[in-house]
Amino acid sequence: MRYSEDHKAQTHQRIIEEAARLFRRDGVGATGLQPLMKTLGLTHGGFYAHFKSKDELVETALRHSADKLTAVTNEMANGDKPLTHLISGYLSSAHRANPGDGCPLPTMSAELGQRGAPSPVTDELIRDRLQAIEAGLSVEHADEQSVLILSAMVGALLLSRSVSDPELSDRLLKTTRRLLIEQNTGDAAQTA
Amino acid sequence: MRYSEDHKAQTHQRIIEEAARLFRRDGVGATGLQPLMKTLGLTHGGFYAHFKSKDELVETALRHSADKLTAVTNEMANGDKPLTHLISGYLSSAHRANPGDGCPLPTMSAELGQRGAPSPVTDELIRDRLQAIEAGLSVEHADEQSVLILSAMVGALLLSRSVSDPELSDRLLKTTRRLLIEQNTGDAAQTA
DNA sequence: ATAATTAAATTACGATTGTAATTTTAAAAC
DNA sequence: GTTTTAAAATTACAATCGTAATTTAATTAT
Repeated sequence: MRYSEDHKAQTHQRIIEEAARLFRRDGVGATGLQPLMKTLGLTHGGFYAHFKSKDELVETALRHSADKLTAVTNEMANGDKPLTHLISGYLSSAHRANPGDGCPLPTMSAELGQRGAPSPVTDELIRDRLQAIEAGLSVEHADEQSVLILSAMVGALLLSRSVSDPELSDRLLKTTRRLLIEQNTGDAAQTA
Repeated sequence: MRYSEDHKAQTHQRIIEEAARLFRRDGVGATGLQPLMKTLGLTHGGFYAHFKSKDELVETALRHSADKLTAVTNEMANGDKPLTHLISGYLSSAHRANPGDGCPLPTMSAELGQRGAPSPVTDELIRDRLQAIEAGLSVEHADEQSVLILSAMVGALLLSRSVSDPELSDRLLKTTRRLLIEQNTGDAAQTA
């Protein structure tokens, strides 16, 4: 059945957005193409009219996630205390509770490293986030300190999502947030 | 066929060790029970004589990995500069290149957080490693700083394994290692 | 030597996976 | 109003998954 002009483009985009969400929430391997298409009200057969393989969708969805994240960060960059807000938002309960809307690094990068050869898209994503952090730093070796900050953010969020004890989870999230802010900005970390 | 007294116990242990390696190297979901048993020269049918489900094996294998890691760390604790060696070993090229023999946190914790309810075994593992780091710290709020250090170690190793550019991978690994050592010990980081 | 025991092999199950023809069908073009 | 077109549905494929009976066979106990 033929649909209106840009209907295919719209469906294409809907697949990408739903995939980006499910890949981050459940992982790439645990996300089947059939349930994915069913979520969109489509059957899985039509998938290959849009992408030539699941791997291609993974790359596309990852780039989509990266672009959205970068857009949010860029918007923050013009406000006050950009680095404090960057760290605070990343290590927030909201981000912890919604992996499907958040940074793909804690949820997907282990799998991306394990699925055959890693894609350069991961590199781009990491470089972009390093640069965003570096831009908010005013110390001498900002390019080095940004690596430490990103590593700590990704690690803390990952660990805080993997434990069963909510108190331990909070401790991982909030302690890392407070120390990163205190040690890298002149700001005081809010208790929220 | 009946084998010598402790043959079942030996096979049981071999399953655990091979699973612990494969789960860390390839991920839990990507590790099938059939290939796992075949690696040991067994057929997959006999698996359920040893474990009642794959999930039970995951827990057992994770605990096995944790115990071996803790043993290595405890041994280091009596030497000199224990924290420096702990960080240095964790963020080493050898650890990066051999996920199957290393810490399960960077490779498995995302999946563990995604597979239904997280197991308390992850909590134990994280608490143990926090304590090992804290024991090597001599600052005032060692219990808080240890959280930052562990997060950074896990994050840096995870990211360094997921990128395609070896230079970026080295930068993530070595910069985090050097800064963590410089900022948390009185030692100078070796260039190796 | 025979019988009892049991670890592991064999075999089978239904579900799900990624992939791919093939068919349907409704919008666009004439 | 008929024909062309192509997006999505349908259907099918072989492979693999976790799980589970059932059978085989070697060791121990009698």
